[in-house]
Amino acid sequence: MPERVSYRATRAGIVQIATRLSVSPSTVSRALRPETAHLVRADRRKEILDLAERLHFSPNPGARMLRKGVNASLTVVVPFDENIFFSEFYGRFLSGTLHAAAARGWDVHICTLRRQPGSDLREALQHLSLDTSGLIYLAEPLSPADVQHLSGYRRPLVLTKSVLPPGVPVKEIGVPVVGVDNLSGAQTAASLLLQLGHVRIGLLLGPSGSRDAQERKKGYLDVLDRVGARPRPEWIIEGSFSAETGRAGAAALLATADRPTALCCASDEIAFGAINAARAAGLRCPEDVSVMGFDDGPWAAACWPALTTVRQPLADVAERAVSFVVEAANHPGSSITSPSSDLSAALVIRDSTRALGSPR
Amino acid sequence: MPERVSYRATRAGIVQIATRLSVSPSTVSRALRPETAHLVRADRRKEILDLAERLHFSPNPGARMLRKGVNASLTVVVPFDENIFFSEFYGRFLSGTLHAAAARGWDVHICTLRRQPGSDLREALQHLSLDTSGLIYLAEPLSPADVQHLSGYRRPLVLTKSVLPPGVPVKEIGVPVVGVDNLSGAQTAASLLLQLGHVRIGLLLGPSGSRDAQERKKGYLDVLDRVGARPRPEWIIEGSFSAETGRAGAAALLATADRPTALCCASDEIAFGAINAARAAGLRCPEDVSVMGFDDGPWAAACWPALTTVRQPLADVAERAVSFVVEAANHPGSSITSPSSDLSAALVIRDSTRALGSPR
DNA sequence: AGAGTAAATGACAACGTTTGCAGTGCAATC
DNA sequence: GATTGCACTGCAAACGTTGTCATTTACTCT
Repeated sequence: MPERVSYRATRAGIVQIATRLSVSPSTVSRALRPETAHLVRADRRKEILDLAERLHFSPNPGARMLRKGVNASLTVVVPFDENIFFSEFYGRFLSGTLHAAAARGWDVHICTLRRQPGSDLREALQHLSLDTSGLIYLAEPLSPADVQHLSGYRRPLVLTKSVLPPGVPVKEIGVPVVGVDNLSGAQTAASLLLQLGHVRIGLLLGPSGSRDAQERKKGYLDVLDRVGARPRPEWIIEGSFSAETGRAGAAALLATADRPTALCCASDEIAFGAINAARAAGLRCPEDVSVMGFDDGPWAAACWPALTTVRQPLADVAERAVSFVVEAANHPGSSITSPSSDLSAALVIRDSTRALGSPR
Repeated sequence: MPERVSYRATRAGIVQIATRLSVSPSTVSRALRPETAHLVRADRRKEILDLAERLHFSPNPGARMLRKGVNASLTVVVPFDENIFFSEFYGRFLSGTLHAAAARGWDVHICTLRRQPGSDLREALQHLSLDTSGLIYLAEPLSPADVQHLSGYRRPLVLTKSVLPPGVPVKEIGVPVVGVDNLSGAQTAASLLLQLGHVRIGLLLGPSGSRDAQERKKGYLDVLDRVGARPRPEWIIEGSFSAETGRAGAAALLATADRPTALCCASDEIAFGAINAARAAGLRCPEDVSVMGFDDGPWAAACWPALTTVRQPLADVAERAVSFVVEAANHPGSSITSPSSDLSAALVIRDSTRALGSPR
């Protein structure tokens, strides 16, 4: 049977406390905040704190915000998508943001942004709750004009590189951009495969509209071209950053007689799908085919075989984004050094890759 | 080279707009909000909206909050843990919360709660940002006294059943509790295995301190006991809700000659670990051993073999929690029917289970 | 043209907290 | 004993927006 609960309409405020103790609201205000607490006589302060505790007093945030002009909070804008945490990217980034913010005593808002199919992004932005001191944006891709518009809100704004369309130079955006050095990460990944003796390498890439995907593709091909190992066109497959892309792509590539001996995947999810497809085709990983991922999410070490992959330092990226927003908000008007260089992505070698032709 | 950016210290307010157009602030306020926009003459309204747009005006949230008394936002309290999104539970719940909140125009804050090893929960709660109209709590386990304290803040509060210690009756908490019917979900799961002919069943469970784990354990054993198929004690293994628990547990159980023919796991992650361990031991799933999960996260369908599992309707649970908070906040003082019954968890049959002794 | 009505606008008082300033007392100093 | 200094407290004015109420303006109808 449903029970019923109700909540007092009015909560205790600073004046209620003041009148009940017959002191002025000023005194209560001073006693309640650590910075000014020394101004109040000790016994009186104790009295006030006790009553506040008993009444579960918490200061009206609106009033405080109005008076002080700032609020220690930032908004993270994520895409409106049922399964955003399926991809580990958002979860890991968000987790990093939470930590970085908590360390500074900041509050984190999350806001979903849905771009209606035919409509303007501007319209979608209307619904953004802008009651925070800064924005970290990792939702829908943004054109330079969109960025222009967003930065017009005059709040500290940080973008993740992933939201910029491929080809737009980061420097010219005029807004801090945080991101990972996909290019050298991908180069390292491809280099390892070459070093292990693989030359017949298939590429399972992300969507062509994604900057991350493009940068990684370029990194892979840079290295492979240099040694004349560019994959034949039908071995270069693009799709979403999902296990399904890996499954379908690997299934197609591994069905032929002269199949690739290694698969270089643009995300861990794709790699997982590829490993499963290989297994379904009766091939073992890494004995029959090596698989390389990209991201190093929590599953990479927990799956089987443990995935060789490129570590995206997303927590560090988030830390950098939060740090900028907090700095900028704390020093309004003054100019802040914006983070501009990418964080490097290191190779993590585990069990899903093996030297070509090496014994079991 | 690092570039530098800066932000205007003061943002345009409603009075700036008013004076520049030589109208009163009241008119601007009315023109700016859809509900009252019809009160101002069309041409003037357009003038105002245009200028506001040009100035990137957005109303001071503090002032608005102070004036209106409410703010359409709620806080989700999650544990302070580097890898919270590794477990799919939080990601899926949060995603559901975001949707439910967005549908109502509400804003979502996220707050991490870290209980210092020896210290009181009260202390940790001090750092909670309470500037929202409601709380959805899914962090550290709460004793009834803790709940008492939390509800003293006189804000709408919803708990997930998982945070209550096993044995505490939901009814007596006096606070709305949302959750999943673990008991019947687990019963259905065990029934399926029996129905497939399995009687030698191993149980890979969650931590004994977790209510979810205890309820699921009870559900499994209820059914197995009824037909005299209670697993021998060494086949009942408890651990964290992680792949490692599944890996280690399955490795131990499957190493013996008279191994179980089916493994019933208390979470998808455990099941994934178990499948990998089976594979490492040279056993195939589902041919040699059936594996049952619990949760039906996004990976359940994407992994290989696709996992038979119990679907936790976390999005619905979140929807229910948000719905309660919003209702309670919108009708302060009045009593709201609190959700009390669990949402049912349905079996999803995929490829990781098979009838005992069935042909390949 | 004047009365009567409806539409549009302005003046003003909240909302709860913080803070500069102007007091009070009270002890210490010359 | 008058004066200075110090510790503490109260007064009152912000902060930016919204809603009530009163007032002005525009319009319709005899």
